[in-house]
Amino acid sequence: MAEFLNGLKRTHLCAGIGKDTLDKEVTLMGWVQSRRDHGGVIFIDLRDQTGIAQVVFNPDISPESHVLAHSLKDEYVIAITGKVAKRPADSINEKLPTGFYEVMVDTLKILNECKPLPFPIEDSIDAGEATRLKYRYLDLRRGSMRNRLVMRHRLSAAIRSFLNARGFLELETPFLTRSTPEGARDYLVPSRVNPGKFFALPQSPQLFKQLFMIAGFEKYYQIVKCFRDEDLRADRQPEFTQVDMELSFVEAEDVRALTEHLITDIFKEVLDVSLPSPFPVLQFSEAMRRFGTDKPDLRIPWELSDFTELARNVDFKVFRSAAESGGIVKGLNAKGCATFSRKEIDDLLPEIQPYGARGLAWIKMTDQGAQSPILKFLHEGFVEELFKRMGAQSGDLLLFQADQASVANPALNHLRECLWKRLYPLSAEDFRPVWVINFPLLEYNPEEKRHIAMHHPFTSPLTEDIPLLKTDPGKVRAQSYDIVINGYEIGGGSIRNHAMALQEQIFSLLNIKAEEAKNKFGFLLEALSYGAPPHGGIALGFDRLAMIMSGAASIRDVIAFPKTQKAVCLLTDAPSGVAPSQLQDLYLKLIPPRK
RNA sequence: GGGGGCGUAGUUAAGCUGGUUAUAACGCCGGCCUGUCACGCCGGAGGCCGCGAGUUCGAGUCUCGUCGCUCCCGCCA
Repeated sequence: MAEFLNGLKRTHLCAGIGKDTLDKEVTLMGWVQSRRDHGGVIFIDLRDQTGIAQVVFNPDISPESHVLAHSLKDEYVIAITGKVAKRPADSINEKLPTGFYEVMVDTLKILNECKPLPFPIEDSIDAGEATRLKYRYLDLRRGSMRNRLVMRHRLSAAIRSFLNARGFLELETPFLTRSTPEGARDYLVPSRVNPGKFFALPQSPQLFKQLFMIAGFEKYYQIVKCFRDEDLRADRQPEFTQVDMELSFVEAEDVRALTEHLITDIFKEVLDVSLPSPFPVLQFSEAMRRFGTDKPDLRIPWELSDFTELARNVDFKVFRSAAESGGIVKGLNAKGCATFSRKEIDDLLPEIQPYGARGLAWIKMTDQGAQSPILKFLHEGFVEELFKRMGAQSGDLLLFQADQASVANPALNHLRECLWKRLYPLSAEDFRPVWVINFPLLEYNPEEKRHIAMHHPFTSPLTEDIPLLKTDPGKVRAQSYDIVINGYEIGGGSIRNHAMALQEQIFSLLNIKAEEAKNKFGFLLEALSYGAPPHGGIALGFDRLAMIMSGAASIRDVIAFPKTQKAVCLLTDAPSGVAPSQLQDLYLKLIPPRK
């Protein structure tokens, strides 16, 4: 039977059992981690927030509690009072920090019982994720999960302390706000008071933090939830946490320097890891050229080589037609992969087909010379240049993609990552940050037949590129920066348009008509016209940061109550249907989903 | 929206080319045990093989559909 405390006070925590408590009477409270019943004496590992202590029920000391202890099972919640004793010399457990001591129990109080568990409360994971999520409160009892959440707390504490010390104010912004075009799909909240109208949950506090700048709060930050109704991934949840920052009177270098300092500090503080300094900086165009991605994993030294220009003059149709039709021809030297069999090489194509790759050309470098089905189509000069640029040596496997850049680049980067990992497992304790800066301001969207903002529509162009806005908008670079660690985009930001005229010009480039801009962003345009200071900022993906720093494979492992890939919560069964009266209150009517 | 993987006892898994009573470990239940800490020993219970169709004399196994979890593409910064 579950009992109440009735005045009983906990005097110590499990981790505190040691030399200082020897011979003292202590009261501990916690969970039964395990029970070892020897018929006579019974041992319990008692677990609380701090650790584990062994408590002993001996019939010679307290027959009543010994009898009661027979009913204890895993995860019962108990309070025990007893005297701390040194363990006999041959019974010391050096694996436990408290292993030299134990508590000889006088009285036992069973505070609550526990049904047989769906999975054991142990550090190593063996239950499936669905089971763990359904019983998340049990999953979180496991030390490995608990440590990640503790680490997450230390991380946010370190961030707050860093920013507070530099004069930043943590200011809140609304969750119920308005839906704006561009960007991700919004989560909508119907307004009962305003029939037919909806709030949107913020994809980020972007506009509000800019308004803070205009309001004269020159350094803002917030550790805040953001919401995006898009499909999930291992590193993407529909609600996630950002470290959102904005500063006035700064340029891109200032924001980067501050962010770099912040990240270096928290890695030192939380993990005692010293990051390389300064972080390397890549132009977006350089990142794409050398790595085929805007978020390169710099733990992998391999780089791509570009042969597009040369490929115009070769007989090999696959190469030439790609080069002539606006595509690219690029190669990857997978050093040491010449040992791959023909089948192993053939099996690489399915790896990159998801990116749209239609083939994979290869040259195997062996002691007997180069082997490849494509060599006969390539003239000697071209081949020599290939080898030279790729640094080809015996033992290497050269891989090529000839396709549109949007296919060839990601395909080669994927090969770069997956082949390297096969040879050398990547260390989760090796952190390689890199800045990727000056992204294109706009990208062309063929479906909508217009340019859309690559970052967001408030990003400022590079001053030197402003003239191109009129002549060649696709070439305009933005004052933007992404911070990437180990192939994960950890954060991104930009300098914003603080001049109304420039912002209006960009809206019009985005084909957002003056009227629409006024309707949807009028409040921002108006605010910009009331003395907006130059400003910019950045938002860091807090969950991803916690994931990388804790070595977790998924963002879900650092979120207490995450959603599954279908965006449902297995614990609460959300989302759920609602009562017709609730819909009526909101003037909503459901229509059946399309088949 | 699309592609891949997985789904068998409470849990984690095995179950070959379709074949008789579906295995194991841990957990659970009962008994024994006064120095264990992965306690040990003896005994026992526990299954809609995700669900639904189909093929077959016969389906955990093959086919199709469907649901769930997961990884990826699209989407998302």
